[in-house]
Amino acid sequence: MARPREAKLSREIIGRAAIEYVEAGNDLQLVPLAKKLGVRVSSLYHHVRGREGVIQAMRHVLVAEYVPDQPMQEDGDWADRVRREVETTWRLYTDHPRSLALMLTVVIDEPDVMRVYSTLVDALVEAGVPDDEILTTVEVIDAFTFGAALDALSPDQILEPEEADGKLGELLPGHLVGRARNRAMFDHGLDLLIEGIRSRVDRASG
Amino acid sequence: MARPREAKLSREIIGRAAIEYVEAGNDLQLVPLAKKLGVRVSSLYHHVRGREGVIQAMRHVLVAEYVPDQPMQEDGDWADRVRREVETTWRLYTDHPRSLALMLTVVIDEPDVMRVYSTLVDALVEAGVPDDEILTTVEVIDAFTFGAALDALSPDQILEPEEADGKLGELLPGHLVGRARNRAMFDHGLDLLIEGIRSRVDRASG
DNA sequence: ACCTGAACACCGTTCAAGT
DNA sequence: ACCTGAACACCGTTCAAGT
Repeated sequence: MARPREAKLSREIIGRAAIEYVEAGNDLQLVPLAKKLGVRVSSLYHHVRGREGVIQAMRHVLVAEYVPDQPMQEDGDWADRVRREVETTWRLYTDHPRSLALMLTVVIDEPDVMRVYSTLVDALVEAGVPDDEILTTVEVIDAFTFGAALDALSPDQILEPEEADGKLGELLPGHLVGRARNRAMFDHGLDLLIEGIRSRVDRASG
Repeated sequence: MARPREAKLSREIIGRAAIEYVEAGNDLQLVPLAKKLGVRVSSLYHHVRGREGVIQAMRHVLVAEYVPDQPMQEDGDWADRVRREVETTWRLYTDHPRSLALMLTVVIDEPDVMRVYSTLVDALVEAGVPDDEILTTVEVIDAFTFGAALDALSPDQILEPEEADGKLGELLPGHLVGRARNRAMFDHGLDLLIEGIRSRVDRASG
């Protein structure tokens, strides 16, 4: 039974299993992962380049699942389109925060961000952002989305209400917590960025 | 020579050595770290709780070095104060991007962000941000700074200019790269956020 | 209190052997 | 082509022993 008639593994199977395993709260370790797959560790190496390859497989699976190949529908104004596009990335991230943290440690080999960037560029052109600010603005949106998603990883009580004084101490007790806090923060940040872009364009054009 | 007259190690010494070691491009491994310190691995455990403790010591050292205990000078308008405060955090992050990525993996035990948050809260009060938006706005600024700093970790050519078409393909060749790109992105993002905050407050107050 | 050295369980990776 | 099993170098952690 050294070689089964049908392969028990594939890059996709390994990637998906790793995502499940990691999001369940486990560290990514190949021995237990292989066990979960009903296979020995060494088998993984026929499909994936070691531990790093597993992480890339995870990314591959998530992108295939979340990021559509075709451009999205183009209705609505530029701000709507930005929101819709970023929402996709946001979902990918926040549905798999622990996988996201892992992906941070490996070099990305697939330039799949291309379509996402392209959509954002087109939306910003429509918004009237000057050429020499467009890519930088796209990067800003990207960085914020990323940072906001990672924020979901940090434990809730970074700030102990008891130790805070002044206005901060006054505001902390009534503040949102958990996923709701994280989501509200993301929405508000996107609002501020869009508002900032709009205001900047308005001022420049008169 | 089992116990030297003066201790060869301390939490600070270990933390500082680990930062140097990691920022030099190495993975954080205790055996080589101990060697660098002229000591056996097991000695580290007298000062720090294992590998995770080393990472916390790294954070401790960096915060002590970068984040002042006392509030910063209060001159300038609220936007200036926000910029000044965030610049400190930004420096801490971007001067040590690889340490930053490591810190992401451990739970922070010290609530040292308190003072930073407090300063930002006060600045936003002055800006006229309504109470129920203040903390969320602070979190937005924090998340963006964090995401922007991590952006420095990703390799420069995520997007191959050759494969891009349309406006994106037109803009890519002339775009900044490396640290300059990262810094320009951070500055622009902060501009947009501040502009967004200002515009939002103006609209609400009439 | 602090450093050592040996011991432990476990990890990722390689590779010849089997179908 | 794909799974196995053994072997390898190495890792983090623990702990009794030494000063």
